[in-house]
Amino acid sequence: MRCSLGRALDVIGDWWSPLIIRDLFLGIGRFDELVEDLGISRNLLTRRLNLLAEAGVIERQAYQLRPRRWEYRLTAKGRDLVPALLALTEWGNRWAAPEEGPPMLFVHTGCGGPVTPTVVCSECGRPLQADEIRAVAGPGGAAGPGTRVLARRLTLPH
Amino acid sequence: MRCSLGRALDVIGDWWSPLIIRDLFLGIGRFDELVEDLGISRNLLTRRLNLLAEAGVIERQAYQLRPRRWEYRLTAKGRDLVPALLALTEWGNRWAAPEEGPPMLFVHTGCGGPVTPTVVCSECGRPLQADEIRAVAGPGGAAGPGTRVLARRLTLPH
DNA sequence: GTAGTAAGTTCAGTCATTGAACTTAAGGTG
DNA sequence: CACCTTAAGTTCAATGACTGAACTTACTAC
Repeated sequence: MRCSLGRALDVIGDWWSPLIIRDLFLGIGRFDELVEDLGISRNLLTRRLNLLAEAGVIERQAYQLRPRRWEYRLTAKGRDLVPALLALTEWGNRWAAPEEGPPMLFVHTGCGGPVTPTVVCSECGRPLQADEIRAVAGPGGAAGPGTRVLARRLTLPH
Repeated sequence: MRCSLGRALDVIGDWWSPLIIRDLFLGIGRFDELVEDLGISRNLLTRRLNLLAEAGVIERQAYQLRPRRWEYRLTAKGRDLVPALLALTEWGNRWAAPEEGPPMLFVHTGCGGPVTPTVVCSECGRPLQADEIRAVAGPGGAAGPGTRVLARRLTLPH
């Protein structure tokens, strides 16, 4: 698929991958811990971990030899995914938090304060809102699955 | 599932929903257009649209009577999801863009400039990085699927 | 009255996911 | 030495989700 959202979803577009990445981010990195924390079935976790490793988002490291025991951790590419997942989490907090309040909060060690992850425009720094954003065709713009109708819309008018 | 990421994924945790929401955001709102643009099968699109509508993320509106024809559009809850999806798209641009460059760019009508969606700390305004964020238990913190191991980690140490 | 369009529904086949049991390679206990 | 335990998987049957193609309905235009 040509669009960058589609390419991101190729990596984390299933139900479990974002949760696996969140758990690795939080320091839960061993196979049985992930099974217990998420309730994912073992064979599926095996496949997901392999796919995420192939995609370069996570890597496997031995934390002990004899017997060899493994731990999974985020790569730079995977760590860079965390802010985007936090933005999604924040949406969940705003629109679908349980009555008691969010089960988890985040602290920014840079400033010491509680974080409300916010997606802003890198140019002007203001929070992004859907109605203030217009899409235009980029350099790699072409029609393909995921942009068949879109390609016509982006190039024709204006 | 108790965590807010899990709750967000309950709504958009499959492969198609984020793409559907992106298309609605870009003005592609009719059934056959969505089928053509995404290449999704018709029966699945029907189900996804119904689920997203049930979740309050999209709504159906007639754009013509006799014969009745429908159009789907984002609700406020759905529009609020767009910045988070843009953050994900931006990750796709950084780590998985095609050689020719990203197929689509965004312009911020507020400042007129090209947008690079960035996730920042709402307190200090600095871009979030995985290694500068610490998780702490929130008011609704309890052990359940998705936080079984986590609950022990968050409350016990420190 | 024949063709076309938009928005679906129906159905057979395939593929993904679940849940439970089993495997492998060690280490520790009596 | 025999037995139990742990971590990290693998294997397998059953169920559920998704795909692709054909069909349906309600209308308009020629």
